Amino acid sequence: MDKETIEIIRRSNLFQDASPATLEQALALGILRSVEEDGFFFMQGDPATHAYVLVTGRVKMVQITPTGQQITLRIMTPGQTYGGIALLKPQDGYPATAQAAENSSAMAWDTAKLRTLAGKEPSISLNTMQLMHGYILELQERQKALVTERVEQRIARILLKLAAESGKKMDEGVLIDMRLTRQDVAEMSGTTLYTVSRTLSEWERQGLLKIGRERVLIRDPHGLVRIADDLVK
Amino acid sequence: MDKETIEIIRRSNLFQDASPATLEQALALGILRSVEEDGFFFMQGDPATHAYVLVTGRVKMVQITPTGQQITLRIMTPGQTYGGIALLKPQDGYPATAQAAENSSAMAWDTAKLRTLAGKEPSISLNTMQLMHGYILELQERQKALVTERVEQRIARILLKLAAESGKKMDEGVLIDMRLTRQDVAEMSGTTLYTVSRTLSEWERQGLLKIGRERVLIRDPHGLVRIADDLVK
DNA sequence: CGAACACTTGAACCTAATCAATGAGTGTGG
DNA sequence: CCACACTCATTGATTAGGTTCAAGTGTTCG
Repeated sequence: MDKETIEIIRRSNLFQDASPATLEQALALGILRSVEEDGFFFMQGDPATHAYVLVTGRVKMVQITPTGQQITLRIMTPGQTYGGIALLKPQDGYPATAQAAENSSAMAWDTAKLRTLAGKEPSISLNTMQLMHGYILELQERQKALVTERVEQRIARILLKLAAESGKKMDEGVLIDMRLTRQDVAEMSGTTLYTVSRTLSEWERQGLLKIGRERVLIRDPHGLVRIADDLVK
Repeated sequence: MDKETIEIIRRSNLFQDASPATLEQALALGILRSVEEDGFFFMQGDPATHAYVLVTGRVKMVQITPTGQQITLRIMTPGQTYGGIALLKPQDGYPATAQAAENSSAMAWDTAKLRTLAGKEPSISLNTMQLMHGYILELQERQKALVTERVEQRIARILLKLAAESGKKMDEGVLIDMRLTRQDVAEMSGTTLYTVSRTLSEWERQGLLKIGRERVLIRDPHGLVRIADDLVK
């Protein structure tokens, strides 16, 4: 296993407090799984057999409605954990689908191994709870946004969040460093690709950002914050 | 402490798997707190010092936006746990406000006592995780509803959920056994009290329910399910 | 009895969804 | 290397669903 990978696991939000011994064991027990773009780590409803820590790439957690409509719950970046429910209730299905947004690889542990690890390293259970708690806050926040904010604000927020997680500083501003279609942004902000397209175009006209195919570069983060906080218009 | 109370704690989703000894200790360590209608158990942002199990009454978990708009996250019924975050991260504030929807009483444990109990009874930590997980599912479900469903469907879903939790079988149908204003329903379904009023009136005209001041009686639950699932119109 | 609160209903307005048509960029195979 | 196909994106026109505002009715309670 290469150094890069080990380092990511060591600093992951699941194992960050584990002892070196536990970490070594974790690395030995885990298996590395690669999934190419648009492939799935697991689908909503599958028995929750494994927990994953993303090593490379980007993974979308999505839900699909009976009518086929998709909503994107979150986008995972390397070092983040998903499918952690496997520790808790393997018999239950995963509550969402994990789809690779680009070629991705993740370390996976099955329920039994995970429990072995958690047995000797309490921080793993604790971290899992922290993750769940953080996720709850995020969902509450999102719910508040969906109910009380206009689409424009929600799109601004999503862009700022993506910039914070996957942003890359450039001369002209902050580039969101991943392939990102208008449809993706729409699914994250709870709107349609048309509205996203119009909104981004308008913002480009105002000089807030530069847009391209599957690319967004934020030139004026401060301006976006003002929109997100509804200080304009 | 009266028998009623003990029974509720024993069957609560926090202590349901605890040994009789632990339960007894829990009852000894906990303090009973009463809050009258519209009062608060805690406010969003307060340091999370206590976890509660509701004994009598109804408690709303609400969030308030900077503009003063309220959204209701959930309504707790006796036996349910709230403020469980106290076990995990007391230094953090509560993520939402707990307000009594009617005169209510709840058993409370501070962080230290909670940890003592959790130390000797692992099921408590496990149950906390289950609670968090269940809540995550609920929030995801709600988010999906907010993004993909029309207001009518969401109102129908809320009524059905309330009926399931607080419903009381009557001759003419199922009565939602709590004071419930149009505003309350609006805050839960992410709409306005006007839309709720119009919608309920229309449903009464169709004979699906009977409405009164702070009262809803569902005469045709099946009909509501059909609306919630978008099988009509 | 009066005040506060809950609720209803009409009318105007507006945001964002939907539909439709077209354009631009990317990748692939002959 | 170019042509074709495909995916992604833009933009205009229309419409629907729901919000907002305003006015007024009914109900409860001190």
